[in-house]
Amino acid sequence: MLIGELAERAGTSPRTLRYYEEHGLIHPSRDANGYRQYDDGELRVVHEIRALLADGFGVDDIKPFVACLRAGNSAGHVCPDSAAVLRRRLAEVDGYLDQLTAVRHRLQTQLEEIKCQMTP
Amino acid sequence: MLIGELAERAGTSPRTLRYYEEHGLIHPSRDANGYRQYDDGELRVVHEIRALLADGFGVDDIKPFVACLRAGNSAGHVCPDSAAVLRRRLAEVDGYLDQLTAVRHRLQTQLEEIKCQMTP
DNA sequence: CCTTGCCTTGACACCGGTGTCAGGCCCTAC
DNA sequence: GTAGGGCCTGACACCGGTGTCAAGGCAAGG
Repeated sequence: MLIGELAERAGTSPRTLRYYEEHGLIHPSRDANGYRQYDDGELRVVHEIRALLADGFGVDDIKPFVACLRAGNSAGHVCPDSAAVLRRRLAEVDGYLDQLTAVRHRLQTQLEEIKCQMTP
Repeated sequence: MLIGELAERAGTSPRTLRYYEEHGLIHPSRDANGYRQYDDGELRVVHEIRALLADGFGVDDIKPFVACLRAGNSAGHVCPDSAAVLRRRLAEVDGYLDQLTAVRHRLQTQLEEIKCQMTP
């Protein structure tokens, strides 16, 4: 499978797949041409990468998940290294939730102040 | 008051104050030197700007708040234009909260799957 | 006069995943 | 042979608030 076909099947672009490779997430072989050659298993890997990116992981965070999948596991998160990243990210998300909640509270308070002024 | 003094009093840097000016948030007068000259009221404005930035507003969002303050109001958010921005930002924050909550849920689920595997 | 320290403008760097373009090679079909 | 489409590498743009550096003007004190 060439890069264009994999990109289309994964719902992304060749540019993006080259970026993943540049950051050590996928390692396609090369045809005599120099063209990248992907086997079918890579489609699953790319889907895992994109799911994790959509959840806010960075490319470096994703490496253990990909390694876990390549090691034959049924899912990328069932390995200790992946679990460590999951816990770190969970704590990070909780921090963001706290911050956003505080912001939301301040916004709400200011909006209520305005309403009170409208009916003094 | 020169830029360095205002920066120190506001807990920020001259670079940052010049950036605010470049984006139309403050309009200092100039000495014969060409040096920016700020009056004391600008300290309050800069504090308002920094509070709003810390809550995730962009510089363009902040303009109505500054205008509201300059118009003599006791707070930057008691004007219709400011209120509209507040409501927009509140909706945005709610969207982020929903996304983060969904992510958090997925992370939690994956972590629980791992625990189950550890005691099968 | 010289140093020191503040000010001025202008510009690049950062972050991170992706779009997009340039210039060029490879292969197939006509 | 040539037109078209896929591939290759390399590079810049984006976003937005801030740090940081360069090169130079201005003021005060030795």
